[in-house]
Amino acid sequence: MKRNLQTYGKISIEKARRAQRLLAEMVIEHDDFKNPPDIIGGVDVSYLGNRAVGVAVLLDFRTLELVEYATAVVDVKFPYVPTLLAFREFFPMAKAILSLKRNADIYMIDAQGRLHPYGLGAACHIGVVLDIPTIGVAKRLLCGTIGARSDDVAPVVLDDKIIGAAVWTGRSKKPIFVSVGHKVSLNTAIRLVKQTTRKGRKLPEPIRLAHSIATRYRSRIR
DNA sequence: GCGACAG
DNA sequence: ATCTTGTCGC
Repeated sequence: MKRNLQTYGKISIEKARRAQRLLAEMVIEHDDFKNPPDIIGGVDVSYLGNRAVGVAVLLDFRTLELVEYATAVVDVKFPYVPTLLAFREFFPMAKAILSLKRNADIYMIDAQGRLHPYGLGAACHIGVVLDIPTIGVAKRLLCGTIGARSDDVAPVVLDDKIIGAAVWTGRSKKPIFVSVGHKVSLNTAIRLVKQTTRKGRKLPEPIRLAHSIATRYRSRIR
């Protein structure tokens, strides 16, 4: 894992797009991590006014039990702009991940991965910059069209290309959206999401716990 | 120009 | 994301 980070400073939409185009070419879409993983991570961000609370959790892949978690409070410096989420959440997420005592073999990020108009959702962005395997897990669709559903999965297509998948979990009528973040294939990503989603739940444990802790941590800093 | 739009 | 009341179901 790369532990020397750089500051983006003030960045224009134009520069952000340029960065996305360059980083998008660096995304690795085949499995390149310990599979099956021993430890699987989850990352999420919550907000308290102008501060972001990043949370990274580590779970035992076999038992889905929490083994460690880290938090990071950061001042928000970038507005929420659809397709540019990474520029807002990179630091809180990265600082939380880098604060962990150990690393996960792969991390689920509460954001889109390749399922993004420029092929670089925040999950890919974090994965490429920190050089860690990541999976994008989102609750809503950002772009693309949901194709033919087969069992509990349907491809999400954009410009005749499969950029992610809609996955129906729990008894929710609405699916969650899974896509490649970095160093993982779409099929493996889908499988890992299913394997870490407890019976009846809509979200995989890594994401659910990270979200839960992020929300609870807010009352601790206000 | 219009509508859509992760967290 | 966050702000919010009640409500349905296990």
